[in-house]
Amino acid sequence: MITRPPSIKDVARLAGVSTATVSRTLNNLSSVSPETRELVMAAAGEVGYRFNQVARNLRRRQSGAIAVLVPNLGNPFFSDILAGIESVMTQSSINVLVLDTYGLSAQSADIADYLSSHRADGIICLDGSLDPGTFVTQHNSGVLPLVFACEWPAAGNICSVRADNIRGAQLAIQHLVDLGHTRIGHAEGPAANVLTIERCRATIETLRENKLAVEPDWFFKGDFSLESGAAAARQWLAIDTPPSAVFCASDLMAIGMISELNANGIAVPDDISVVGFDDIDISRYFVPALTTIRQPTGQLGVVAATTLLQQLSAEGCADSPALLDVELIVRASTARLTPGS
Amino acid sequence: MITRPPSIKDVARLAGVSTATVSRTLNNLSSVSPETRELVMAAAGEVGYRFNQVARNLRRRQSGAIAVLVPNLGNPFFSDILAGIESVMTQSSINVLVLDTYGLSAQSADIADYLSSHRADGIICLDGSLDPGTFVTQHNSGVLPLVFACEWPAAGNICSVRADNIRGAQLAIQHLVDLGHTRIGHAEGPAANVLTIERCRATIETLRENKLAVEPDWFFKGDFSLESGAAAARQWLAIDTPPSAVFCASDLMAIGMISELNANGIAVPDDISVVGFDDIDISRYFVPALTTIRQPTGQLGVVAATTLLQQLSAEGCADSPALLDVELIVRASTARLTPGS
DNA sequence: GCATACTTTGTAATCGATTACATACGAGGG
DNA sequence: CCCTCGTATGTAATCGATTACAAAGTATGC
Repeated sequence: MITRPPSIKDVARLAGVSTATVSRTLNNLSSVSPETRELVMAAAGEVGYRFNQVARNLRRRQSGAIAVLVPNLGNPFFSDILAGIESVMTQSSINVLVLDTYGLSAQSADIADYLSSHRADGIICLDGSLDPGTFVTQHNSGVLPLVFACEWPAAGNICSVRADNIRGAQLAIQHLVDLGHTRIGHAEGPAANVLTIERCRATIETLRENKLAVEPDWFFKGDFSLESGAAAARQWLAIDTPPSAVFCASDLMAIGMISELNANGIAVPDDISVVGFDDIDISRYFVPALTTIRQPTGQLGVVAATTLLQQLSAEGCADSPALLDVELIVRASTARLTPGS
Repeated sequence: MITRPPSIKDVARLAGVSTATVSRTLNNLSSVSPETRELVMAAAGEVGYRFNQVARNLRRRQSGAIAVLVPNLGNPFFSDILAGIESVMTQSSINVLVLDTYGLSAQSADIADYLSSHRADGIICLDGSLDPGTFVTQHNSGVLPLVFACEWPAAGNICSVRADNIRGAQLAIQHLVDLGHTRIGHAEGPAANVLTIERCRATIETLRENKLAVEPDWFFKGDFSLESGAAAARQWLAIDTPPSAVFCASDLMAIGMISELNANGIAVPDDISVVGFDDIDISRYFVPALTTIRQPTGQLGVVAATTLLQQLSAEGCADSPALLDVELIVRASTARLTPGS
């Protein structure tokens, strides 16, 4: 026998009060007498009352959810951030919707369509390649509260939470310099990406500050992926005077690169030093354990979520992006330059 | 100036028809004349009408979302499955809610609370340790449509989608046997986990079929994590006559184990062969590249999502669990047993 | 004793869609 | 010409909560 689930009305009837009183009781508004409160709570328990979020959301003109746009869910780096976001939002009883922008990036109209139908009250975007204009709803050119995390769009003054990429690159390069390396290369992320741009720029600047050569041949194009790291290794192998150290824009690239170098008889760190970026879980277990720049991944998610919550409660957004600290983690993939190599 | 977003009423007024007609047009019901349809569409375009999912959901007594319970979002294995689920659900315009059960497992009342307030129309659970009873709503003891993916609860006849774990373990062990190994161990997953139980049982059976010893000391307790793999390595090092090959219940464990062995001067596969399970992205780039059992991760998500969609459209659920094929991927972490070792 | 203020509760409108039912109109059959 | 039926559309109830406003009752001050 299927009956409909009990509503606030059923509770009201049983308790002998109005639905308004029930609602007030359930929402802990002060103007309910203790006796009535007790009555209502008892009645609610008796009928097995369960809250209906959908109805509340309609009345409040909200959706009770935020959407997280992830470039690639399969990437552990992103899912770590997602975990951070989720932990905060669940505490606030806000639903977290995930959207993988992997296939969609091209036609961001899909995303706009999806979000414009009042599905989410706010957005956290981990995909810096998305145009913030995508999120402008057609009505009043109003925008949904929006926070970029990790990546951010190059143009405009958008609320964002990021790791200190500049400093990360500086730490990486300076570490290699301190080890005596003078021929230092860089395996870059995807071309249009802001992270790529920042890390690349900081790499070049730090090299210059140390009066070291910035050799175009030593800069390898990539896209943060394992495979692009392997590709960088193949390019490295083809160079006459290759760099003795390479700073990779992601741990995955570093792993891909080391793996491919190994397959070709080049040993890390004996023949070449490699630094990664991110400090994903696996890095400390890789062989050799990766020297890398640690990003506070989960923290990025937590801060992004907190920032979005502030925006949702109409407190607006700070002008300057939140910048989280990074840290150099020295392990076994880098070594002092030996005369032999 | 903030005005409310245009509703179906505004469209109706502009088009000079009733809201019922607008609704029928927008939902592509047949009983609308072509002229009216055109009128309505034009009006909708003009006012910049955007659908309100919340209102529709209230009327239809649904939430338009499904929830995915993930034991640990940070684990790339799970987020791959999540990606598969997401791709299917987005096509059906259904929201995907993620819930990390990491901290919650203990008090599953939290989860029940969260879901009982009409937030989701169905559930995909990747956490086999959750009691399906958790999802019983108090009303009519009705349950939300529920599909377990990857893991599943040991008891009861629950709809689930799984990889063929038995066969996976058989393939792994047989591979080691074929390489001449006779002392074979197993690094297990978490104790209560069904995957642990299945893989462990199939391991033992396959060893017996090959008339090989099943030595308790060669079975290492773990929990699928990198660290537990490293712990297994330390145990291995302490054994007088250690196994010459170990089948690890996950790639992460295999990586953790190889890493720790390496740190202690034991070479893989020269001194010991190691097989993993899952074939996560990194496995082929690890040094040495992992021999492993490939699970169709994304496919697991896709099938689980499709199954849930069937349940949602009231087609019920097949009795027997969907079983997806696994595959042995031979790489460099296993080798023929040499007389020396 | 009466006016004022405050507390507690009820009535009913509202959020924005869907849909059962009613109505109007035109076509076709006898 | 009238009756029946089908098509296109409108009217209004409904989903389940929230909340503005009103009303009733109680306490306080003079």
